[in-house]
Amino acid sequence: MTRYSAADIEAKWQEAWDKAGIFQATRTADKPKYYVLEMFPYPSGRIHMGHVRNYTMGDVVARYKMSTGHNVLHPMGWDAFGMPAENAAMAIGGHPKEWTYNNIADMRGQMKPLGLSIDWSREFATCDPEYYGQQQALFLDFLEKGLVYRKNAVVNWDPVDMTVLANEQVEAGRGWRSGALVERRELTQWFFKISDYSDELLSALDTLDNWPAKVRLMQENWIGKSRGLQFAFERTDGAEPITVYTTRPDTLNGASFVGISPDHPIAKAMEADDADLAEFLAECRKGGTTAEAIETAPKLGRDTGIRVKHPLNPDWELPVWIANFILMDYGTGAIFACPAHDQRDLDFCRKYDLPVVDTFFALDDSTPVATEAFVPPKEQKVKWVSHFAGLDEATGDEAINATIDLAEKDGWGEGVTKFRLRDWGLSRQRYWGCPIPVVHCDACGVVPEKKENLPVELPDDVSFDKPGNPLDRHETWRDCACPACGKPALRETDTMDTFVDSSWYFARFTAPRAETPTDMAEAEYWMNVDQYIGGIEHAILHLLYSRFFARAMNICGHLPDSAKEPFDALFTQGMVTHEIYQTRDENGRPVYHLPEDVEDGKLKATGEALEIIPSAKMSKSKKNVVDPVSIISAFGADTARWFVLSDSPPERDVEWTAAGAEAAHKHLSRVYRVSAEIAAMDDAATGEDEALLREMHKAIDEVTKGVESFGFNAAIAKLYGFTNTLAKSKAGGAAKKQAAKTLAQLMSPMTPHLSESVWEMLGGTGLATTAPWPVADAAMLVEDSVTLPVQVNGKRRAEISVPKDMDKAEVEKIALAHEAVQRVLNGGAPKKVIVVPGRIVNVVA
RNA sequence: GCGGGCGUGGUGGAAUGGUAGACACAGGAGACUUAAAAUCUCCAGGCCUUAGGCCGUGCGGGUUCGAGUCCCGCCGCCCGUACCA
Repeated sequence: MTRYSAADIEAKWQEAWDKAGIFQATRTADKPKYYVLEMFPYPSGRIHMGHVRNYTMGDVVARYKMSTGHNVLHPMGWDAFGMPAENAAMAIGGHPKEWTYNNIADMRGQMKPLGLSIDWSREFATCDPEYYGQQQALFLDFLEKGLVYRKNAVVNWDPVDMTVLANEQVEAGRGWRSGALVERRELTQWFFKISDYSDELLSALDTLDNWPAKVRLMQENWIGKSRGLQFAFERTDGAEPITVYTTRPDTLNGASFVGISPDHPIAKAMEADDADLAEFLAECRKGGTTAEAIETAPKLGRDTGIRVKHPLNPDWELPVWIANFILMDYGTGAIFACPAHDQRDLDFCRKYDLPVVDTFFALDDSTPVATEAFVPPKEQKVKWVSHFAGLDEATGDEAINATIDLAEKDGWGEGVTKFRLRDWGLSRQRYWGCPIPVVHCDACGVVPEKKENLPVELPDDVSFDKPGNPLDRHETWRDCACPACGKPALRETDTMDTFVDSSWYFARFTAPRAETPTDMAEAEYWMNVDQYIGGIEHAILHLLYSRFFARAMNICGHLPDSAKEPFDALFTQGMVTHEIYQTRDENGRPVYHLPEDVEDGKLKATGEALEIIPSAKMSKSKKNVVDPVSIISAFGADTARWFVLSDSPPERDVEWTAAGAEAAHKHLSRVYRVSAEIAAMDDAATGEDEALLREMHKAIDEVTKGVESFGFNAAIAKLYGFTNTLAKSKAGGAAKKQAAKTLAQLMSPMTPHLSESVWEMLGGTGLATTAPWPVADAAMLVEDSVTLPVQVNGKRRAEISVPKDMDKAEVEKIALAHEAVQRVLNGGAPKKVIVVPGRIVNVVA
């Protein structure tokens, strides 16, 4: 008998599948389609266990759907633009393009041995001119429909390197290379008008039944629809009033000051002839652009000297302060502060000694606010100190509505709905991205490039020896003729955010070689993605941008109406985590090391001791990645696939450990060995046949349910159990062969190569991969008797075995008669007996 | 700071409000073997002296006949926070 040799059988079966062409997605009328997609990878150069886990899950779904009679589309591509390629060019020389395509070739080579059921004929990379040229066409269509525009927005500015930094390149407020204190600076940039769709993107979340509730909730909060009051404060100096937006107008009687953002036009106007104030604003603009940096920065404020009148009491004057925690992007960039009921306002008022006035108290506690603001939920009833609408006890919601009504009636304000969602800034001051296809002409202004001139290709002759965008320095590329008037003009040198690339690749997969962005007939057949699988880290941005893009593409005629929500079902897998190994360089900055370079907490090469940082998401920058290639060469792809599915529920994070791989391999060897033994048996029946076949049908039932519900780990646990049953069963050859063939089929989505070999040795017809999925016989799942636990006061005291449909009174009698129950009752009569049929008996003593 | 999630043996984890720890890993004992590997069988949450009992799902409360599961308040960790992908 031959032993299980993954290396031999995996190559053999991959060749057989290839030859049969079974993974090519084809449109036929006789079968329903199924589109399964895993979020495509960034080509870092090495696949890691997170990829293996992600693609194996998708592969299980794809293979299962194939064997249940679907035309399956299961494509793969590369999210190939982005910063790491430029960083590599700067660090080690070479060209981003070469680096990226080499990485893609390497990763494809590492991925293919996994035996995934991918239609490789549809592969593309987002950095292929054929792809990004179509993306430029989309941009021009969006521009025509008014979905793209330009405005100013702040970026991280490194004043030493004189360059824009990504948030990731800002560490503790300093540029990662120069170490200079980062400032916020305004640039004119391109924006997608995603805010046009705020309300629709919000309300359509309700239709996404097969998305995780947590993702829908996160998107809902991100879009952040709020109803509030917008009104203006009259200035005592008669200048233009200051318009504010507030979601808590009911607390207007607790107003302490009016606050404006450091980026507010009033602040900017004053800056010009007030050096002192200019210095203060420069201080406010220090640090990065992230919400976190802004909101956790120490509170800074300055009195502008401007005074405004309270809208409800003209004699009540409020000071106008500039405060660094007020965002220009949200609302009107100006607020009124009510410190008693907002922690940020309170912290600010305590720091600058501004008044704190309570406007309401809890029903049972009238302690004035000291250091903690009183912020009850808006549904909670509170006791009002004084409310201008005459309220005494009312909820926040009631008070807000009353205030808006009052303001509208008296004409000093109006109720407005606002969204937290901002327009999507897509401009990047970088080389390795999709060029924005417009030209700047002195005479004509901003002019779109003509579609026949697409793609606007990136030039290859660039250098990365200086900071900043090489396109800015590339004169022969930058200088061009205006598409409108033909005079000399300048090409836009900003490229697109890489989120643009990933916002429509799923649509492109339906017709990857089309000479328009999509092919309607193909899109209509294959869209939507029936099952999308990816990391929870994409819960908001990528998925929201893709939902916007699907709508925008629909408006431009690139997707059908039915594809406005492009992902029917979403599954967010947990991340693969790993410890981080770090040393420090001479400046005390962290240097990271790959797990394969580490042994016993020391660097293999030098023996230097390492700091071990607890598990975090595997990331290229932290180097805490594990190489699946060594697992595959040692044990085979099936072992790797089996292991990543078996040890952890798919939605949860999994900590990679090498320990389990060997056990998985042992089990697969056992399946192979047991199957070979069974193949050699004669077919005589025994009295054990039925028991085995009953177990087989239970396995079919449970594994099918597991695969359909992403309960892969549970399905695998059942397969372990069924393998044990099969190995120990005294059933005859015919029954055991049937059971073993079924086992092979049930394992096939997870361990396709092993399953083909088992299928073959047991005389299965054709390929196991294309054989119809087994169906459980309901009659074989029914049990005659059932074991019930008996509890007394919620503690288990006994177990009884009764016929499945015995009536409650009879069950109760048997339970009470049990010796252990009698002992606990100690002669007393039970107060109550609860019988849950088929489940449990609970005696209340 | 804000939004979302998670927390169960030595380890990964299982459990429609109904027997907590399935299935594995690591560990222990045994069989086979000259020996080893491989394979097979059995044990295994903690505590108490056994029959048996008590405790036990991050911590503190609550709802329920019954809570890992639902509610309230904490603690810890993870993800996102709009220029990482």
